[in-house]
Amino acid sequence: MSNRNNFRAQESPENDFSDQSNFEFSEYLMIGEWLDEDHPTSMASETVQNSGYQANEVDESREVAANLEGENESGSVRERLEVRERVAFKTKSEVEILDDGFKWRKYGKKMVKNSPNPRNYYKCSVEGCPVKKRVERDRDDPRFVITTYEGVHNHMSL
DNA sequence: CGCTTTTGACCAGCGC
DNA sequence: GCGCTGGTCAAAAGCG
Repeated sequence: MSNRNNFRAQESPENDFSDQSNFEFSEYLMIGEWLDEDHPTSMASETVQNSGYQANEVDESREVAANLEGENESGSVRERLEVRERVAFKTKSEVEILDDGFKWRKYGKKMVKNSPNPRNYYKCSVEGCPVKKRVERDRDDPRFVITTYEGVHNHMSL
């Protein structure tokens, strides 16, 4: 973890990736905020491809819930006082491990029903950083990787 | 030796 | 009320 630029392939050339080591942002997408998680049946099958994803501004409306007391009415209710900003990047890459300048720790892998590909869950290794990352391959184009960032970093890069 | 990864199980939310 | 999907945690193993 020495010199990490903005985006670059971390792994060695598993395939012929060495050719396009510079990544082609020609197809990157930025989803500011999802209206809804779609329906369990609709899913994000046609989301990023041709959906109406408004590459608007990144939603900065973070809800700093000041009410982190403890119990609620019924008690045992987990309040999420974290920021909930989601930014999705669709990058054309062979490798899913894109080094963005932060250290991530994988904490889960799951197979989504809409994709034959698994979805990886990463979290920032830095303590206190609520940032989470979700990496998933495109269902239609396996050569595309959809990286979804959630939250903002509490610290400067590293 | 420390830390990341890995896999399965568990839990919560929502739909039906 | 049960089932499904998605998301997170946790214990153990692997690697630097």
